[in-house]
Amino acid sequence: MRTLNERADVIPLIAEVFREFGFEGTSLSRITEKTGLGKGSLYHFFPGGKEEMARAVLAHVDAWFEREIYAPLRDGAPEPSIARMWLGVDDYFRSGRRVCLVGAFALDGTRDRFAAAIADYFIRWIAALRDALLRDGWDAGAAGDAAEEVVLGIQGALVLTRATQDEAVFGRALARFRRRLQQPAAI
Amino acid sequence: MRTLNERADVIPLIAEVFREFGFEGTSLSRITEKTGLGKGSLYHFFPGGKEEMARAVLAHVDAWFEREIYAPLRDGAPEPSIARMWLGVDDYFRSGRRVCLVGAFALDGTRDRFAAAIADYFIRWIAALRDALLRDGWDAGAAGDAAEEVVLGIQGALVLTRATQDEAVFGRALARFRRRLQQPAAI
DNA sequence: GACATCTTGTACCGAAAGGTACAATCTAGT
DNA sequence: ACTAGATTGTACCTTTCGGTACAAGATGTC
Repeated sequence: MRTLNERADVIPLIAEVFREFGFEGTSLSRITEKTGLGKGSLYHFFPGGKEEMARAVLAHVDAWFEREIYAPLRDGAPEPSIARMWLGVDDYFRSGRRVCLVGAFALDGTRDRFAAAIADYFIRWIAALRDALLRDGWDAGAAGDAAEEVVLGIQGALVLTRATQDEAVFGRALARFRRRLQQPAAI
Repeated sequence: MRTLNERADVIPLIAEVFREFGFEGTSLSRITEKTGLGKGSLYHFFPGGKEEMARAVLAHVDAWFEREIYAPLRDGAPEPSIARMWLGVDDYFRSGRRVCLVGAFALDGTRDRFAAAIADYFIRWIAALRDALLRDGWDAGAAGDAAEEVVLGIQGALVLTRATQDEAVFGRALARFRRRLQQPAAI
């Protein structure tokens, strides 16, 4: 069937628009421009309109992180899956050139509308990383602290990179966090 | 003269609106609602409209940080002025309940319009903190790294606090950073 | 009280917003 | 080839957007 594929294909494009302009700044005209789909098709795929598109995009992002980052952290060997996280994050955010949609939504007035999805994304990330650290021999307090610090730091690095237009900021931040997760004693 | 005072009085109110809804999400009707000023007055004080209001708000935020945080870091004794920074930041951001306007602007499509002001705010913060650390005996590399990490971490803490609606996140993050700036060797 | 200067409310503008209606078209299965 | 369903383009709706025009009202100065 072609229907499902087309809807799925269009979500990443819509995601880019939301990422670039935020929820309020994203207009249907910008979406039709980016996707090449008219309002007819758009409302056919997303009867709930803009809000349903945003929800689909959030779910899509969440699914990517669950598959590529969280699940490996929870189920795989700790050190390789943490190494994989660094690669995945750097790649996904294009070394800081790309912004985190969930983080951007968290900051503006949009938050309340998608509160559950937004909170979930971060809480699960922290929990998964903490889990990997625990299995790597960290004690509970330090693991929780470090996991929270790293996830929060990635968001901060994205803000600062975008603010200064200096990709090096993102690279330096990731390198610092990577080093820190290799020396539990220092925390 | 009453004119200047009134304009100055209204900027913090407008700032709150921008902080809550972002640039795109802030409409003139929301501003008139918050300030009690009609469009006539608003355009009298800010002939450039919404963009001039945003610019005035950014300048106002910048001036606050310059006066309360950056200048003390540059000119005062390092340790007391860093201690003052922690208090000022926690107070200003209301323990994470309040979002950083500059960070929020950096993330959405608004960034390009105010690029210079946004970059400046962060670059000067990092430079001032680095300066204080240098005068506190840190070596150049570690001071630059730590300053960048702290400023970036505060932004991340705001994102995460707002995302999870859990103020404790902000408090924990500030405590971690404070501790880290007291033990240069660990970096 | 007269006068010039601020200050404000009201009415209005064109453009764009999100959304709806629906007929025309395409596609798959038989 | 026929038909039911999925898909799409077009036209249109209401509301709100940022912004303008301008006359009326407030205000301080002399």
